[in-house]
Amino acid sequence: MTTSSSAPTHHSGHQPSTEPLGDRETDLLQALWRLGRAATVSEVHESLLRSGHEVAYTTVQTMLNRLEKKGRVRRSKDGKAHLYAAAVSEEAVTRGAVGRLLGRFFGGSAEALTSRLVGDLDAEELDRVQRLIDEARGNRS
Amino acid sequence: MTTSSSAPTHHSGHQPSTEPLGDRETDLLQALWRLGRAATVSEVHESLLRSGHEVAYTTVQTMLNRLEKKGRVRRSKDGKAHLYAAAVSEEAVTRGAVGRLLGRFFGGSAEALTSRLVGDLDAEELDRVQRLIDEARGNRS
DNA sequence: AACCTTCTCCTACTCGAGTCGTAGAAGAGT
DNA sequence: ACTCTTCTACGACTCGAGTAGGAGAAGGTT
Repeated sequence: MTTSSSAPTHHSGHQPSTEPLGDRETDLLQALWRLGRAATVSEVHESLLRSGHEVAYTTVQTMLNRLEKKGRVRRSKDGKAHLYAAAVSEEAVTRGAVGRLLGRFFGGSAEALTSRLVGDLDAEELDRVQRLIDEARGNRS
Repeated sequence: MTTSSSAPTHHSGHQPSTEPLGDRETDLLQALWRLGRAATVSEVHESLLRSGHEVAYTTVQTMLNRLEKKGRVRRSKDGKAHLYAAAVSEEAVTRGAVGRLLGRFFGGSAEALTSRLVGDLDAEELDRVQRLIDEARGNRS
């Protein structure tokens, strides 16, 4: 066990934590990932507006601060303004979301989900996936 | 268009609607799916307790009624008690959840998710998926 | 100095999920 | 008739996500 057995979920400040985020919170993180760098509230706000998310400036600010309190975003000062940067990778958040879906609807089986997905792929997509499978098999021996 | 163009989301009563459900609401639905038939509050309650979900009887009752209002559950009277049955299939709800995940983290691409999943499969699982792919290809020609 | 503009801070409100308690109807049993 | 036990009907509370307004600090502009 690397993680303590079963602490009452402190939450006094941070740590990644696989806790699910709200849809809007995720929007903010995605905006930060897209920007690829620490950004000000304004930048995030504009980024969101550009991608069609009508939302007030202060709302972005509030959520960004809440995300910081949750450890999903890191804040640093730059002159008058604050800079916010994602503290969790898209990779990690995505992994969490996939894991939750798997646990909830597929008995935790990646195979089960994969199987269902295969039916939605067209010929070309199947080809590409095929190649990945071959590779996977290769690395596995 | 079978569904009206773009009504402001009535919600006065029902219709499947791909709206996401809360975790607990989903637990209830899953209990109903597991039971495979219309069940009373007691039955659902016990089913949940058995699967480790500590929750009060009235909580189950309340949520079941809310789910009915949302059209996810159908209610019928049986003597004194009410019977509740899932009004949405596990298939449909799962599809919705997968779709949302796809839209949010994979640009709507089933292939993208499938690709990531392949890396988590072991040899045997790959074999079985392989078979599905072959079948898919077959039916597609 | 007087003004804008840009930001931060803090406060505050809504809504829905989640959780129950209590009151009281309806039979079942005695 | 009285008493359990089982159910329903309501009302009520908490919490977090989502949303935003207003006050006021910090500088830049004239």
